[in-house]
Amino acid sequence: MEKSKVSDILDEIGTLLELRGENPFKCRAYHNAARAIEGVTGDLNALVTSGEIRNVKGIGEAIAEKIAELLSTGKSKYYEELKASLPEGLMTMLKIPGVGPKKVKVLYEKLKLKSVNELEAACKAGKLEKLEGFGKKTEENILAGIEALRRYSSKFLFSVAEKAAINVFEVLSKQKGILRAEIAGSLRRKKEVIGDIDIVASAKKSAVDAIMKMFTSHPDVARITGEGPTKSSVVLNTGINCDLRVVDDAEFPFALNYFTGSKDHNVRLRTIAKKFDLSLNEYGFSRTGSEEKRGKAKKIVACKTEEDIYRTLGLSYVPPELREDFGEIEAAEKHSMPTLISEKDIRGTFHCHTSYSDGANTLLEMAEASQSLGWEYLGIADHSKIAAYANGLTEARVKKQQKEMESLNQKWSGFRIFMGTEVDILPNGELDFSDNVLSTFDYVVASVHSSFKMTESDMTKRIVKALKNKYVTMLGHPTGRLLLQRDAYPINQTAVIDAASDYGKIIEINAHPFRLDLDWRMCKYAKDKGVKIAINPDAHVVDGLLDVRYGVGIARKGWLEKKDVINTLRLAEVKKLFGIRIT
DNA sequence: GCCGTTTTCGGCCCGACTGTTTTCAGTCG
Repeated sequence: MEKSKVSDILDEIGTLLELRGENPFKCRAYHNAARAIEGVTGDLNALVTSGEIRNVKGIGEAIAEKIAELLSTGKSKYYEELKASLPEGLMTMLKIPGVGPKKVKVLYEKLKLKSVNELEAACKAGKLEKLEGFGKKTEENILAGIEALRRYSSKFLFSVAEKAAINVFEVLSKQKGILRAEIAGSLRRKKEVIGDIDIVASAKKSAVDAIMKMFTSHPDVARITGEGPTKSSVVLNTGINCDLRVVDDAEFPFALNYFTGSKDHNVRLRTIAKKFDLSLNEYGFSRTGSEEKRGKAKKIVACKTEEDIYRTLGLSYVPPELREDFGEIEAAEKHSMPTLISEKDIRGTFHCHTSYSDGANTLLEMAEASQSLGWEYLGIADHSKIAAYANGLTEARVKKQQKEMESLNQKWSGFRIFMGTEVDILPNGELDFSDNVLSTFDYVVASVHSSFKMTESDMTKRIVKALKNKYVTMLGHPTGRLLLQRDAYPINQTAVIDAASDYGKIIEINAHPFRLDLDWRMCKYAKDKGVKIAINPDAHVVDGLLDVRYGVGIARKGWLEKKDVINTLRLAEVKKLFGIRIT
């Protein structure tokens, strides 16, 4: 059993105990243990066998036994019994924003509600307001929460969908008879959230049957929803729909282009094609125009690659990440496509957490992971003291962490840890550390993590006040555009970017889909104002560092070039930017 | 259920908001 699976089960035990109203500290012990396991490096099996697992903080005798049982038998009797004691639907009810274990427990015990559907009906019938501690407003909030849950339940985070897609794709692309294969759709466009996975392949006719068979019998497939000679559809174990289309190799670039989308981008391409008397679809170009013209050039225009398609239409090649009809067609017509940043351009990052606060990995592990990515630096910005939920650092712990950073920095040449902090912007715009403390950091990220429901004007004032502080280097997740997040707050982005420009501050763009802040229009505004932008991978774990890829996708949609994004700067340039003496 | 020790059991992260109450419980980050 995988480490993450063990961690998931421990976490679920904690939640099940909460639903049963057990000792809250016991519940928390399971949640803590789940986090501890997630953060363990190395082989879990070996740790359990050697008994070293007991040295992991948060793992005691009872939980260690359960982990050992999970690893050796794949099951846990305790977990199974706990799960069987409650209806499955209760866990889904917990996903509704504003609904926690205590409420679910009451709803189950008093109203016998066992599922989201039953809860919805009860709300509509006004049954909840009769319960103690519930009211009309609670019903309204729950109904709105259910709607939000339904809207997003069929969506998956990029990183989740990508992992699922790669598992299938790797096996598929090695299949005999495959000529070309690509992951298409919103995944190829690096959208923040993904609806389903589209794979396009070309193959020899004789091999198609075997390829389809291989696809539908892949171990990750939970259910087959369609199987034909050109298209098969499955639902993967993760719950994501996955389509495979197999076409003739001559059709491949057209199919890839068509199924990559976006729909709006494709509509624009087809409109342009018409000007050339061409018709474009997922199979190829064909001549339209007069009978005479068709007679002369009956043959369709052959294209070997997507680049050929764009060239035929008189356009520069448009990278998938820009295909949203956000102005990329116009740029391609003028052959003025910007030089966008790529993963290779990233030299480091500035907003990572470690196990000092709520990160899963130690400072050393994070630093080593960055070096293995070929980066020149890593900026650590753990939470400040008021963020107790995230184990924010007190002044004393800041000192300790900085000491560790200094000693690590002495070990390496050509790589540097930047000592930062993610300091909370308090409701009144003051910061959670004194200027004295702030002055000890290489740079300071200032973020809002509380009191989200201020008016736009008050929130903007709060943030602008924080930006004025001379020790603040950048504004952390300036949340204005909301996606799936709960900790969203209203700000006047234009005013905040103006302030950033006035005070020479950096603005973050989040690679984290729950905190997607600046859309491409705001990026453009920031760029025009000369405000530098940092990609924030919001990395709490080593794996999370890799999410920078996906930050690159977002940066691309923001039309950001290398020079606009500070994560692409060389070490010496960053030192200069932060005002650190170059030694 | 875990931790840390004062080795046998008490304490376990905090602040704000919301909706319910009329002083507080539940939820969230």
